[in-house]
Amino acid sequence: MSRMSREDQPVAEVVDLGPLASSLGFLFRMGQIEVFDMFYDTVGRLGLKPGEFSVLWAVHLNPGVRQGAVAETLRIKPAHMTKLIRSFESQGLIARHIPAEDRRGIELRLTDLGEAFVNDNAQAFFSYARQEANRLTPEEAAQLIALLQKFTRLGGTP
Amino acid sequence: MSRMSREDQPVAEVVDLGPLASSLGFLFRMGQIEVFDMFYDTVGRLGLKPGEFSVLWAVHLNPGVRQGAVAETLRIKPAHMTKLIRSFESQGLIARHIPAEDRRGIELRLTDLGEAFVNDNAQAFFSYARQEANRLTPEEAAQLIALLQKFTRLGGTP
DNA sequence: AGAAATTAGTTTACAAGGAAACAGTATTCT
DNA sequence: AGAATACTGTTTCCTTGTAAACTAATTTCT
Repeated sequence: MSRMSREDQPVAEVVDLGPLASSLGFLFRMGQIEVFDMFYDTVGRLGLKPGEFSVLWAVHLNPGVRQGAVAETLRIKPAHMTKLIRSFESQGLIARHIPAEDRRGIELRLTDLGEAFVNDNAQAFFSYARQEANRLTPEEAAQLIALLQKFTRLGGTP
Repeated sequence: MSRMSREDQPVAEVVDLGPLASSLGFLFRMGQIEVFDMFYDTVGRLGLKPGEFSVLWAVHLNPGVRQGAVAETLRIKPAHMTKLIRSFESQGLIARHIPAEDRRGIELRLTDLGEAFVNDNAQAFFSYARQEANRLTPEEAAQLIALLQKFTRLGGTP
């Protein structure tokens, strides 16, 4: 019989990580993987990927936004953004519009279909967030979010 | 003149993110990107990638560990782990050894070259971690690390 | 002992994301 | 006006990481 952790994972061997286990970068990575797993167990089954949904969400909240602005805010690289937007366009979720004043930029809007999709899924998308923090007390979760916002400079109106 | 933030980035347009900016998954992603940028500005120039170094580090601290155990701990998928280890082997940094008792597993050890590499770079690798947290007070940084460890279950001897 | 199941790692085939070079549009500067 | 510069998005190629099917070794179950 191999050792089992109480919950799920077989723990074959304990691997000591030393100071790595206190390194911010490593912990962010682990946290993200953890959240991603939870996300998949709950919401992700049917075509709702975090990165993609966040783009739709940003366009939903900022109709007419230029695609570069979304990319910069979500820190998606332009090359990747082009692919995402083109894909959304071909799925009929986003409409691209080149304004006459400045034909370089591209204004983005959700189509009716896109709006419907976001409205249908926003609830589920954001509710997994509560689930995911159940290893922390509500106070700890709030504190963690506040610290992350400060670190990433995404604080509410600083 | 387009609007500039005081520091570096041109802020063409403010994109409202609503509750997304308070979502753990999103914040982890942003945090990781942020750390990665800092890492690159300081250490990453010469062939020191976070993921790869963390594997070498884990083997360094746990000589003879099986490759699957490292993969599980660092949450690297087996397929990817195979590639990483093979690459390290071909670079002469890691030696693989198949023990006679169980010829399925593979024990990993750093070669002398691998040990030298880790010893040469560990200092730099872990010191960027202090740098990266300079948006937070030392207390906040410690608190953030503690919360992340609790969330990811990597807490020190729980 | 021999079949079935489990474990560990590998291979293949692909998706996600990024860097660098590029193309079209607008602005600036003589 | 025309040349040089800056801005915005796209294309091409490459790296990183994953899923699923596979091979080999070991354990379990009759």
